[in-house]
Amino acid sequence: MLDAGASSEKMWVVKSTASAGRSSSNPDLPRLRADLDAYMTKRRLRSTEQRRLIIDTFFDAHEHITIDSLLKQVRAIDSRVGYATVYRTMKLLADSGIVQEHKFGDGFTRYELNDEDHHHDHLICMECGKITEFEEPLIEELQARVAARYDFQVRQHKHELYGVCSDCQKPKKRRP
Amino acid sequence: MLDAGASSEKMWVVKSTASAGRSSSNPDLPRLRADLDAYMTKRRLRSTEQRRLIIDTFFDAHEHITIDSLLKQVRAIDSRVGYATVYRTMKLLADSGIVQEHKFGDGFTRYELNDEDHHHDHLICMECGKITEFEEPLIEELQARVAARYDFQVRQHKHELYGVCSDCQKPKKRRP
DNA sequence: ATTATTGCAAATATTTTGCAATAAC
DNA sequence: GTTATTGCAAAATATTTGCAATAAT
Repeated sequence: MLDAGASSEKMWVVKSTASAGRSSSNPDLPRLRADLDAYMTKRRLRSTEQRRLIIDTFFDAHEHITIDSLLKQVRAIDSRVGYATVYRTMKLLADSGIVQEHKFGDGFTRYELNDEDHHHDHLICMECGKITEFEEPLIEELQARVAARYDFQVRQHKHELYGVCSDCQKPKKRRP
Repeated sequence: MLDAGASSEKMWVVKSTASAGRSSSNPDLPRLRADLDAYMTKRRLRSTEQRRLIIDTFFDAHEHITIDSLLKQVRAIDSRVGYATVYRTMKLLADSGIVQEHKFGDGFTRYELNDEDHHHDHLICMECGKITEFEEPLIEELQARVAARYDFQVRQHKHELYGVCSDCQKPKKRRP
């Protein structure tokens, strides 16, 4: 259940995300859907009602969504969808490469679109659970240099900063 | 069980570590043990035979050790030690701050000494499981700058590169 | 007609916990 | 003597899987 790498204290809960609603305006959606179609056709995977529903729901949902949240949204439309199907569908998306799986340490796997052009990493607030994305090309550059130094071929990486976000550093407002 | 952040393909197994045996020559050991003693005294935690055995074994073992491996070594000396005790003891070490927990994606939590002066991150080979440590102060610096940019107080971080190590890139040798 | 997919329940696998017995202080 | 700790078994928890039924090709 723990996954932050250092402390083993009671884990905070990731409650929200900084990019809620972003995906619905993501200009790469059509391309990603086309990639997915190609992947499914190539592998002779079938387009079922459940998959279409789960995938549509995921594409409309905010990033960093969990299986639980996704299943709830899916079941609001078709209550008979099993959670194994959601797991299997998200795995399919991950295998196709259009989705990334993240484990930010609250015990739930989160999913987001894999935007290869604009790679980003994450700041995770241990107080409120907010997830903020950051891009820092210089870090990527140095990282590549480190890998080269060890003659290591990087296939994926994880760079996550855990701490306290700006909002949570402020003293709590008292109700007047 | 998966934890690498992107693919959901069958997970590699982390088999070994680049720093095997290092800890026994780690010059910071006495300081870390003193820190631990102070922590335990302050919290009125008791020095039991089991804890002493587990802690001694851990300090002598290679870094990135798993609970399983640690328990096996401990039981070679005292076969009656329960695994819950090992879990609880490692949690104690993590809470005290002298140990860091890592999840590199093979389903096992790994433990290493938390060397605050020489912070390092990890390269994890997805083929052979080798874990290599690297230090890159410039990345730490940029990371601090990113955090400052978002007014984010970093408490811990994770920077892991997953890929193929130098050895595993070479074609496999055929037996003559 | 063939074969992928679904949904359910059961299985997995790691870590945690309740509790009575034991040992450290 | 009090209270932390242990060891065991059972629980908790997220994810995976076997399988018969169903649906897509």
